[in-house]
Amino acid sequence: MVTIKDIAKVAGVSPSTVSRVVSNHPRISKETSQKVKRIMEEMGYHPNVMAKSLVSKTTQTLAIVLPRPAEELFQDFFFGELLRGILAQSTRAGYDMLLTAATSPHDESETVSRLVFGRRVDGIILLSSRVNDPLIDMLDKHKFPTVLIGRTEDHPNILSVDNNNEQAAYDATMHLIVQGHERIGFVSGPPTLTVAQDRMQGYQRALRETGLPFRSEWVVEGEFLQQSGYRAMSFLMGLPERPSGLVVIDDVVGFGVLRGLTELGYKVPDDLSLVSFNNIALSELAQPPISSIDIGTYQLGYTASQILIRLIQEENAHQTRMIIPHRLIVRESSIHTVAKRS
Amino acid sequence: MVTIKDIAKVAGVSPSTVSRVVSNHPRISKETSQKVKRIMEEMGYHPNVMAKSLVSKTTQTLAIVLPRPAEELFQDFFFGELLRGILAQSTRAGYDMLLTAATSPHDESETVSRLVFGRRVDGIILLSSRVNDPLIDMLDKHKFPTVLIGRTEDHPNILSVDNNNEQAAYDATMHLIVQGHERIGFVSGPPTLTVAQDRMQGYQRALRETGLPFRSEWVVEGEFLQQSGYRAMSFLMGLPERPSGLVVIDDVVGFGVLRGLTELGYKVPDDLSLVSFNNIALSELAQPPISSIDIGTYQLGYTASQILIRLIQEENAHQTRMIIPHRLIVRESSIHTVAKRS
DNA sequence: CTGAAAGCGCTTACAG
DNA sequence: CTGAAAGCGCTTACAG
Repeated sequence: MVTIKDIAKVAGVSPSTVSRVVSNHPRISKETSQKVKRIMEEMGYHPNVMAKSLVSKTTQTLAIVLPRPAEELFQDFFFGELLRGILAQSTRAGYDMLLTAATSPHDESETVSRLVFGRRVDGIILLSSRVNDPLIDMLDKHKFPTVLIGRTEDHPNILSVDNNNEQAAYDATMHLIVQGHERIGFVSGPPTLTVAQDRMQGYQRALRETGLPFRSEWVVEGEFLQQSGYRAMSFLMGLPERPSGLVVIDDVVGFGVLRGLTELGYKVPDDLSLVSFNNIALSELAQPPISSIDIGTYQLGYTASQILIRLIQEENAHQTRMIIPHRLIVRESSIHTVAKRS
Repeated sequence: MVTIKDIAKVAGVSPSTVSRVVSNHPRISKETSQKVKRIMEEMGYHPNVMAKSLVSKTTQTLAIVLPRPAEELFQDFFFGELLRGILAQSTRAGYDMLLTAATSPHDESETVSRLVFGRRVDGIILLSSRVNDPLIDMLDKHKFPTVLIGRTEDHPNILSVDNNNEQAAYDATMHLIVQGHERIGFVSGPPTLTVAQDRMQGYQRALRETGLPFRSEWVVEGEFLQQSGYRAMSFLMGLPERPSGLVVIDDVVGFGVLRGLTELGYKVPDDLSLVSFNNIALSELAQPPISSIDIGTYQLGYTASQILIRLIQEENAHQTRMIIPHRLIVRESSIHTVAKRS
């Protein structure tokens, strides 16, 4: 391992000077700087990251904390896209990313404590947004730089990046209404998640504003899993009065819905129209392709990383809540093709 | 920040003693240990990770290096599953994971150099396996603990975890042959990837052993993208003599194949049977569900992390190459259901 | 069983 | 523009 001292010795200068050259200190002569840089190159010098961060009290590292049952998240296919956004921005800003998946709740706070109090990372990106999350409580209390992808009511000071999920669900529902549907159902996710609550609100508002009926039996709650969508269908399609349009919380669930309908012998969109959320890459490959609300997954990650780094570097948040725009991608699942219509 | 000195002062012992208590040094009296531990608890002491690793010259951290065009990999839906395996094992062993995505080739070696020579991590997990990879050359030359998920001929000393892709492709092909197919095609990926080469070998061996014809026009190379599969179909189905069975390099490509066939008006498996690789979660949700070779993605990641950590801790590799078993999951895309047959 | 001292590799006022 | 010195928070022979 070649250190700053080794370079100093060879270059005939002091370690302080080498350090200044490395950090591009302004008051270093051109010659000295060039000579030292040449020697660093020749000797293959690389600064010891640990030593540097010990004195600078900064690690140039952020941690991504995955929700506890990581399985669920990894099933969410937009996770890769989210990660891609986070990585793109943090790499650009010169930050490394630490990935953490806790197994148990106790484990989770244990792990995060270690990272936070052990000064292992400069900031934390939370991907979960459970209500009354003790983790957020802790981070907030210690004023540790944190950004939440999602929404929290309880902690107005915590940075967050989210979609306007209420509006997104409103848009999805309105799209079905514009297509002429009057009986619209909602296949939701875990009701404790804010995202599910928000989308439920938007769905209901669209019905209310257009004077269409809201029927509690047309709302099915479940998980972010295809099985949920699958099961929802055997229930919904068994009702005496069935919806003709469906808003679905997630594309993967949408896949399950599609499979359920196919097995029951129904055709999409002829018997039932479908709009879901997240616009994962495979949505357009479904049979038929699924209409989906694109939530700007990449931008969600990119922005989260960006505002967290800004907070770390400037110590004051310009804006604690960022909203990423969404847009509806219309595909065959919610619109009759001209050919089929005629 | 409460340090070891603060604890020492309050406990009335030396910093050395506190340090020994933290690391459970055997020759420390029960009383001292208990008192110090109590005070640490009270004062909320957390060891500074950076200081520790500066002196111990170990970081308890591994880096995952994503292949250059991260987009491609993230499209591969089994990436999440792989990561899950890696994280499960490394968390268990007390290692943190650093995630790195380089943008350019120059960037990549720059980033990895920084991590390796800056003593930022103790080991590296490579997810790419390009031929003649300068990164592997570099890591091998410096004997830096590295594990490759995939295969390399050039570096027999580098740890690697892989499937027997030749055999897997052989099995997939034989499955189609057993179903009675005599004209079998292969939709492959980028021919420079070892995985594509290996699977091609297995495909050919199955044909050879059963005396079936190999036709170069029945082999289409492409990317790990659904578009590749889609395009392959317009070509293959336009041939005067078409295959009746198809081995497809990846499930996502398989989705594209399915879409292409549907648009062209063909039915799977009646007009064409299909087997692909990786068994991503959505394979069973395709219409029809896709038969796929499960490559044990989770185990691939888990094992990679495991043997790397063993190498780091024991300094000698028991076995440089590990093979994860695969198995064929038969679904509707390659087998006529009884109902349909009758 | 415990402490004083040196050191890991770097940075940064302070002095010149 | 440059150097000597102190220090970041920890560990670990060495001595007792």
